Amino acid sequence: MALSTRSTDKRQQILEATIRVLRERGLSGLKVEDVAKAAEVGKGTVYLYFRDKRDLLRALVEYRTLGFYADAERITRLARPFPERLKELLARRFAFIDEWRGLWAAVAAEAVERDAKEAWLRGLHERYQRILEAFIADGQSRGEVRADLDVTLTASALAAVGCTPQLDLPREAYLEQLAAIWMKGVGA
Amino acid sequence: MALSTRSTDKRQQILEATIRVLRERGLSGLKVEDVAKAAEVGKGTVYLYFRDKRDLLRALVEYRTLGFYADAERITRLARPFPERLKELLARRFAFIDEWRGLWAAVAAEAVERDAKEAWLRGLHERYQRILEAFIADGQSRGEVRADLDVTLTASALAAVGCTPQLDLPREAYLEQLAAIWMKGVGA
Amino acid sequence: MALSTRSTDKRQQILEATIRVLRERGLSGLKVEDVAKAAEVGKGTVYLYFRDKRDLLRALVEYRTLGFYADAERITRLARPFPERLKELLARRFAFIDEWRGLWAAVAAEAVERDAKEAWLRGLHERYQRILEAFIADGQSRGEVRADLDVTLTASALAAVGCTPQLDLPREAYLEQLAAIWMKGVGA
Amino acid sequence: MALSTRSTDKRQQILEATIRVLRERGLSGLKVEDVAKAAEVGKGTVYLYFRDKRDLLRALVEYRTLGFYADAERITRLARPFPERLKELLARRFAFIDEWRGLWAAVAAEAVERDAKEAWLRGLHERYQRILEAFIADGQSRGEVRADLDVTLTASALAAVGCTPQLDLPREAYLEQLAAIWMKGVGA
DNA sequence: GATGAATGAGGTTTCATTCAT
DNA sequence: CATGAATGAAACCTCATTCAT
Repeated sequence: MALSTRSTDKRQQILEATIRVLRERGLSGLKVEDVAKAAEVGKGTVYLYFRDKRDLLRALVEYRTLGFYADAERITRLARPFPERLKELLARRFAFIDEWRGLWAAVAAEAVERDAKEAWLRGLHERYQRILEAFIADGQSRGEVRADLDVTLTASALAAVGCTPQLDLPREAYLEQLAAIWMKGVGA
Repeated sequence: MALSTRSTDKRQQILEATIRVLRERGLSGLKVEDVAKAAEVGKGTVYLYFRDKRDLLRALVEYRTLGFYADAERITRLARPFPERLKELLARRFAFIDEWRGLWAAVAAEAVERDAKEAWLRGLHERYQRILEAFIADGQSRGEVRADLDVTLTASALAAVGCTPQLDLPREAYLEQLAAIWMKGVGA
Repeated sequence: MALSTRSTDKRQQILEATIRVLRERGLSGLKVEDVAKAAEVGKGTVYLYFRDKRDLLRALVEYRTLGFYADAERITRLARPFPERLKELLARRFAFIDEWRGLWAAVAAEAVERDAKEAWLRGLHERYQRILEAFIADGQSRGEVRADLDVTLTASALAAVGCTPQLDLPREAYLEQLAAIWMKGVGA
Repeated sequence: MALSTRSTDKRQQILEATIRVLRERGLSGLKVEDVAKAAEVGKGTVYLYFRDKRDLLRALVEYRTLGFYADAERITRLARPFPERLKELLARRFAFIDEWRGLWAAVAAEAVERDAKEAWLRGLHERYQRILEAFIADGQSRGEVRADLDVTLTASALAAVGCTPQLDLPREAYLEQLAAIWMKGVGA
């Protein structure tokens, strides 16, 4: 167990370091050597945990995506009214999408073969869909969401919300309004 | 003039070739040699028209952006009702933003130094702002847009529209509705 | 033609340099960088003429083998008695085999995939067999070699001189005969 | 003694494993990690028995060579007629030489410094010379070998079978004789 | 202007070796 | 003794850039 823990730690340590380097230097400035330095491990150690640089990038995208899903799941399970949870979920979703567009989209393009990319993304997305379905179903069971709505379709529609306010629109107001619209649409 | 025309042609020829290679191989697979081959010129010729690879990328982003602006200007000047022109403008804008997010965002990140990027983008954006201002002002002068609206602010708001429908939402309906909202907001 | 000549020159220049480095430092000490230095070209130039290091090694073995064959052919065509030509041919052959065993065997092992190796060697060998056949036939036509000998078999036997039995010659018989010769020579 | 035995076992176990890996993957594909895995010991254990990789290779060549000498000695001491023992000895010798040329020559080249190599090989060879001398002398004492032959020279000549002339034998004479034998065999 | 052979800095990856456990 | 995770020197190879023609 100690070993497994240590391994997990080091792997994550490298992933986190990669994110830092990525933010500092950008994708085209990402060198394995810098990642190793930032993670305070040897260059060879990176290759103990990842087959090659692309594998590291692939793992990184998955790591961040799963991180978002973990947050999403936590939020949807909070002991708070549906509208509040919805609003917080959307806020987290927008932050993730911003990050995705600014960083992970390009990383993914370099990490995954053109052909395999779609299937890989779809696979990653699947879990989010299920989280939203559980969220909608929960709302229905509590009487906070209209019971006549199809869970799958509604979750899909919610998953599709991905437009983020650009430039300098007041973010808070935007979220407020978006959640309101959704509640008007799906509220019981 | 013949020479200048030929030069201009060759420059554009290289830019277009770069786009093709970019779509085929992605940013990380973009090699100057391939660009030259695709443009049917020698590798050295690329360096006659662009200082280096980054300069090529920078020029490319500007080229595509100016292409969009040219279209936008043309659309806003069509001899058709404001709502129609607005709808078509939005459609073109969305296509551009999709392309930007899928391709040019990453290219820009590699082409421009982190620090200079914001100023460069702002500079690029400026012209779009002016196109929209002229468009709004034109609408006002024709009595198709409420005269009490501040031109600058309204143009800014229009420029900020950048959410594209995701997944499989019916695009046509989306555009229809968006233009309707805008006309309800700004129509005279 | 100038270009082709220049290319050929540089390719050969690199091959010759590789041989020098190989002799000086051995196979395990052969670095592409040193080859480039010895050939007085840039490291990248090596990769213009050879796909990778293995390709360089493969080409090198072929280059040396063909060099031997050229010599062998020249010797067998000299205007001198058969025994003299035979002796000189054997001398050259032994020198080549020494070189092969001391150097090229190991190079070949690193240059060619285990599975493909046999076919590759057989292909290389073919030409030598044909040179010997022509040599034997020439000897017969001049009345210097017994006319009842089968050309192919005799050439094969000659090709095998200096080697432990090759290909599919019956090993047992070969041993039998060799021991007999030896017994005739040293037996009481 | 138990410990020493165990140690010896493990050492030999590693040597045998090295041979297996060498045959499977070739010299350039020989990694200490694979050797350890094949020997079913930890990677560090290899370094308990051998200073470094070269030491392992050196020991391996000696191990195989001594194995051949043990066989050779056994064969020469069989209670059978000289010609039979000679034939069997040659068979074993050829097998060893084949193996040497296909494998150990390259291993030796990597294991021993260029300068030290000759002396090292000569040292290894010495014992074989003595085995052959004893064999010839035994043949003479039994009246199976001509008594007028010089034991040392004859043993040297026998040692040279299967090799292109080694050491310091007069090359010209060797070629002369070999060509003569061949001409006796194939001459008209 | 146009070319593409030549270059070598700079990146990725491997693997012999060490050492804490 | 035995281990194998960790290391980084050293090798391979790519590709942006130059420059003689």
